[in-house]
Amino acid sequence: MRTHTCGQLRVENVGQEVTLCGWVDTTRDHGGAVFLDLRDRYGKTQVVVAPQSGPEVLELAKSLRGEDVVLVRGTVSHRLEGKINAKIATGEIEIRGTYVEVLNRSVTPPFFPGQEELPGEDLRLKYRYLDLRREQMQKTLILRSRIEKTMRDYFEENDFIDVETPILGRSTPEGARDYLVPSRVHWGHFYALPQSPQLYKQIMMIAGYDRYVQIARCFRDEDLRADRQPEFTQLDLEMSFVNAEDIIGMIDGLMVRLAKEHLGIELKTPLPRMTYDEAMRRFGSDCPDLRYGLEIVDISAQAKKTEFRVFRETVDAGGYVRGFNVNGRAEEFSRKRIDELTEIIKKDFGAKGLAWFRVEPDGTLWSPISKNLAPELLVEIGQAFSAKPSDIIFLVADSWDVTCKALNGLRRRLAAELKLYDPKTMNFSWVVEFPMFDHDPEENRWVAMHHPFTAPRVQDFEMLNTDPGRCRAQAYDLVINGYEAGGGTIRIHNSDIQSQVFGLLGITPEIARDRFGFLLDALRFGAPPHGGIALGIDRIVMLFGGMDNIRDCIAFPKTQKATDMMTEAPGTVEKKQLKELHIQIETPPASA
RNA sequence: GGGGCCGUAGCUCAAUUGGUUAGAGCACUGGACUGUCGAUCCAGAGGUUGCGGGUUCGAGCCCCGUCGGCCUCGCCA
Repeated sequence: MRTHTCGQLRVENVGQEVTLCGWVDTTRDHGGAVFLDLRDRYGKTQVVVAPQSGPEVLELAKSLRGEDVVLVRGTVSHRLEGKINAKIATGEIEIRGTYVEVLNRSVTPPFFPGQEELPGEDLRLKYRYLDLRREQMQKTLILRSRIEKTMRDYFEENDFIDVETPILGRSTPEGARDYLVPSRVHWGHFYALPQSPQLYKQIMMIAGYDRYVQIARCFRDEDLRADRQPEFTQLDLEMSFVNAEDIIGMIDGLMVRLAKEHLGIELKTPLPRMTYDEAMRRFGSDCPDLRYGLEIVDISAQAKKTEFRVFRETVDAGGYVRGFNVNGRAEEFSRKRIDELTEIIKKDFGAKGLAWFRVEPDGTLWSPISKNLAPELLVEIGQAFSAKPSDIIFLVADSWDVTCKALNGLRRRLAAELKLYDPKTMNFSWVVEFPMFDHDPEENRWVAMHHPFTAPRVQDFEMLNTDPGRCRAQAYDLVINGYEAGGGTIRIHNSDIQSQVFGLLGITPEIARDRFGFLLDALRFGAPPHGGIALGIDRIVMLFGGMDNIRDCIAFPKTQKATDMMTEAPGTVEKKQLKELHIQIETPPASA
């Protein structure tokens, strides 16, 4: 139908007869002449329809409205002297329209793709096809496509084999809540959608495909966040005969390539690494944002010496007093603001309170609680934080866990509010040596920090028996700007160690056999040492595109309640369908 | 499941903090105009203030409930 796209024509094309198709972006009707901006995903081109084209063409052009779809034939012409539009790539030319055909009218849309104010997100999601016409959305989806292309090229060049794994799998214990699919053929049985292709890729290693990669859709039936969707996409890979260094090196190479091609920046490798313990100590987070300071300082030792009960009793009870110094920003924290921050960390992280010290012009620390603290101690605290006049120090006295969570939350919030970093900078790093297990106090058992197939560090094998809590894993997370962009581990390839880990996790031999007997079997048939990683593609696109929300880089995302506002999924189904699946719906509790 | 913010014209927002007939810009409809590019000018139409209840002489504004969107804690190996 068309000879060119709407972003293609330049002065070199002047004189050519062309046909363009596209959406009417804007119209400017002068009575005599009508200007149309015709838009497609390649750009915009101005069309002029003048009386010379004949009254019928002119009338038709006058009737056009935004988002009508039209075909225009005409001659590419120079714009008149001084009428060049520098804002668009095709701004030096225009089409003198001789023929206009309406391919399809549009009803008046609830919003226009070109409008300056972004409509509410609910509207954007309901009319996603209009939202996707916006230039920003087009740019993002193109970026996503190109990032995935780079990934595929990179792994192809490195001898990886792209293998598809099933979507209909089986539910496994541990981990996130599964999305379930009822089986029609097997009464009372269910498939589970994959939380990741974890087990399949390990099987591929055992099968001898020593470099596997896949861009895999994954599903987790958990509550949503700005960076979490119920279905999301991972770059999933696995390698045999490797250690953690090999995997990290492979991903370092990928990041260099992605950063160069899509950000125009040169990354230095190896990317910086930090242990989990160091990350928690310095930043209170296993995925610290390293674009700014606000490093946590532990003053438990000093706090232990005071009579001030909040500090003293916390430390005596095995807790910590930790905090960070916001350099030179004391005047930006009113009492009201500090009270608000206190409420936030109380509510969100269960902290008992937020202590603070303002550094006075003479270098002394002032605080509502400073009268409870000996002057020498105040000096020591000031030294611990390298306090200088007009600094403000925030402290949390609580368990290790709460101090980490509260200070991490506070740190991120303040850094964003105080603009302590340039949002355009990108920071890549690794966090390594995660603990093997977390202790679940409610059920008094160990839970896998990563997943139950994670190998402990060789030097920690012994501690599996003696002190599982101190046992570190061969695990590594890729962190970009404070987001977990990916994570992986070296796997257990020895069925004895695997059984031992299952034992610690309270997975009985019966459950293990029932749920992944196939893996235990496979491990006995010559499993090579192997490991891998999965990167969150949605998050990487979000970060590379400078967004703060994963929905903006997914064509058809779900709302926070996991619904699709366009299709209105999930929906009810016919009774007949339920009957075939042997499913009965419980009557919902009273109200509706 | 908990906490917070939001919901007013098709869209983005306002409404002097409880007071007369709920306004503006854009969009839409009609008209004028041959060089605009956020066209301009004139005129017009457009509202169950998400929904339900309550307090009050009087509610867009206050209270309770509910629905929806977003942020967040829990949750997410």
